[in-house]
Amino acid sequence: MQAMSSPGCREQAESSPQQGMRRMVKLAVGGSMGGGGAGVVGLQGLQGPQRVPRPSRELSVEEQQELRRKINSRERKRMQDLNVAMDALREVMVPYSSSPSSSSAVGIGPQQHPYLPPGMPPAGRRLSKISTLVLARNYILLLGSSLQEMRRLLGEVSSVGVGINGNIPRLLLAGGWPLLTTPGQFLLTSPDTHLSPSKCSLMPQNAPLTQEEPPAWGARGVTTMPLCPCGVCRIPRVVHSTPAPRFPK
DNA sequence: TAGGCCATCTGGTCCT
DNA sequence: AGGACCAGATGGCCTA
Repeated sequence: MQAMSSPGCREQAESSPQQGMRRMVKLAVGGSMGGGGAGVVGLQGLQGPQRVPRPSRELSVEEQQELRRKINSRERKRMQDLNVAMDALREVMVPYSSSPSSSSAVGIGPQQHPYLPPGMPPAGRRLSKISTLVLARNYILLLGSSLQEMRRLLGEVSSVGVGINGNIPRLLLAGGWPLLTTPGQFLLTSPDTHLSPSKCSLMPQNAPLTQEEPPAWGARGVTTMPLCPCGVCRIPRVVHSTPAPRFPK
C-alpha cells in the first residue's frame, strides 16, 4: 500500500507491539527516545501544578502501556487514512506520480509535463505531499477557468442566436458557481481576466502553446474525456467512474 | 554528507 | 471520557 511505499517501511518497526513497548518503556524510564522529543515525559510524568490534572484513577504500568499503545494505533491509522486520501489525489495527478509505489502510474514513463509549476519535482518521481496539494489546487483553479471559458463561448453563441433550437441551458450561462479561491484572492467570474495563457496558473510564463498530444492523463477509476476545447489549458476533463467516498467526519 | 521527505511517537487541545 | 486533530521532535531512507 501507499504507507509502505516508503522504502524504509518504517511501520514494520512498530508493527510488533513488543518492539513498540520496548521503546515506550525506555521512554518511561526517562531517557530521550526516538520519536517525540516533546514526549519525553510519560503519562505519569507531568506532576507540576500547572500541568494536566492527573486522571481520577491511577493507572498501572500495564494500563498506561495499553492506553499509549491504543492511542498510537489510532494515530497511526489516522495518518494512514490521510495517506490513502493523498494517494487518491496523486492518482488524479497521474503524470507526476509515477513512482513504483504508485500502482496507478505503472506504464507511465518519466516525462516532463509542460504545465509543471516551478518547484515541482521532476516527472518520474512520486509527488511529495506538499507538491500534490499545490498541484491539485492549481488544477482545480484551471478547471474553474475552463468552465468560465466554456460559459463565455456559449454566451457568444447564444447572442448570435445559434444553438440547439436557439436555446442554451440557463445553468451553463448563469455562472453562479461559487468559484472562490482562498480568501483574499481573485474570484473566477471574469473569464477574460484569467484565461489568457499568461494567467494560467499551471502554465509556465514562457511555455508555448503546442498542439501536441498532452500527457496521458488517466488512472484506474478515472476516465479521461476529450481535451478541453479552450486551447488554454488543454487538460482533459476527468470523470471518476467510481465516485469517491465522502469521508463523513 | 547535507537536505528533503516521511513515519512514528507523544502531549496538548478541542469536540462529541 | 474517549476520540479526533494538531504540532513538535526524532530517526530512517533516499537523492544530489
